[in-house]
Amino acid sequence: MSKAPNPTRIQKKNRAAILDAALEIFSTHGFRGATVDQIATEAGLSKPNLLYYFPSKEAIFNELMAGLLDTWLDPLRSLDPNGDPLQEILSYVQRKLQMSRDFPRESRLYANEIVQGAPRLLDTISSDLKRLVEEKSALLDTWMAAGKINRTHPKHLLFSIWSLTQHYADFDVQVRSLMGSEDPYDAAPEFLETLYRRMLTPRD
Amino acid sequence: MSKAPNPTRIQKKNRAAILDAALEIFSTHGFRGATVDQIATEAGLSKPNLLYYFPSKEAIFNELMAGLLDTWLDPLRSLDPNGDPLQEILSYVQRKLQMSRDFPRESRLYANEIVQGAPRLLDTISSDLKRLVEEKSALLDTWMAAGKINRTHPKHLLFSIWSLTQHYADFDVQVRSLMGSEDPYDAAPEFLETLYRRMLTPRD
DNA sequence: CATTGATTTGACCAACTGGTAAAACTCACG
DNA sequence: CGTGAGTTTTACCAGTTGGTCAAATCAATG
Repeated sequence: MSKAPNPTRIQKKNRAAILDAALEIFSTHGFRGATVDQIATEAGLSKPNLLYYFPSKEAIFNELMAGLLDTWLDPLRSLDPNGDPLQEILSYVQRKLQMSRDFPRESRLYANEIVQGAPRLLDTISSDLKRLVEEKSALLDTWMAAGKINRTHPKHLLFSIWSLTQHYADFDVQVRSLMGSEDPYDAAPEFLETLYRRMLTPRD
Repeated sequence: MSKAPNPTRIQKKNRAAILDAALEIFSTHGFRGATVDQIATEAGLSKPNLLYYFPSKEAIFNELMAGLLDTWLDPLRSLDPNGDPLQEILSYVQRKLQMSRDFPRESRLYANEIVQGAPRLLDTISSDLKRLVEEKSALLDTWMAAGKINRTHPKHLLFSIWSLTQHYADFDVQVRSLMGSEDPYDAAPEFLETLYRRMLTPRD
């Protein structure tokens, strides 16, 4: 987007290495806690060499964030108005859980940013994310009105899904420390399936 | 604990101001993101003056953490083996939610630390917290075995409570941004009550 | 294989950060 | 009101950090 339209082989490789290294470092130390030197070393480059590919620390962070949000919201986007309501939500929960398992660094990067007040992300949240949430809340509302799922506050329902699934990535060190040798992801899918099935199955 | 046994009036006031300022700054910027100068300014002191009361940045942080964990785990500790199981859990959830509302900075301070791998807290987690979690998981187990509440994985149940309640403090900026003018805490108590009642009420 | 553009490096800088030392000031108490 | 402990400030330092620049090296094209 900002770099040359014809990236060389080396450019492609190094920019990818830098972004991967930055994801690792930013997600475990936050923006201010991360140093350009750390990222460069992790990427196998010298600091000035890294700054040959990106104009600044903040530029790296922004590019990372832009790429992140897109894939991050994919599961929610694909909530299908034409599918079976309960099944759609249960699948969404499982996909979201799978993302926590597969991309924990992305989850922690996001968590770091939000916990600290989202100084570099608030605009995106209150425009793009808000639009998507409004759309999907409305969908949930129609499902509830039609009696397909139990009536609750749709936004709180979405928050709960995010919270429960991302917890396994964001609080990974605590979860694992408390579960000992047991892998958290062994029981998590069934736990969440049960929880949301009981929560949402219409009754009486 | 480490300071003089007979704190003067000024000492009491300034140490309290420093700890409050530190909570504010650490919880919004993380340990590395916070500067001693920021904390001092927030507390209405000069940097050297602050360092007259605490030997180092890390000492402030540690004192904050020590105080935090104690009150943080109080609600879980008071889960009563002799109470009504479902009511005990529902009360625990509401108490925990109340803490998110009343002490969001404490919650975010903790979140910051865990997300970043708990470098200064892992020992406490895997000793004190682990012991408490083992004890309360066992209690939940007996309640499940006795058919008082629905059978699930007790540790995942605890994680879910932490995750759902702390989410309102830790992701406050996102939650509020998406809820517009509606106060998240208006609907949250009922949402969580419904969720856990449905999840835990024994059936057939 | 030469040359030119792409890449990498070493030396460097200004701003910032955590922390120190000693002088200056303030306050409670006799 | 003087005096000494308690408190605050001024000046400072050494290490770190984000970022620059020119020189050196590398790679692909003709």
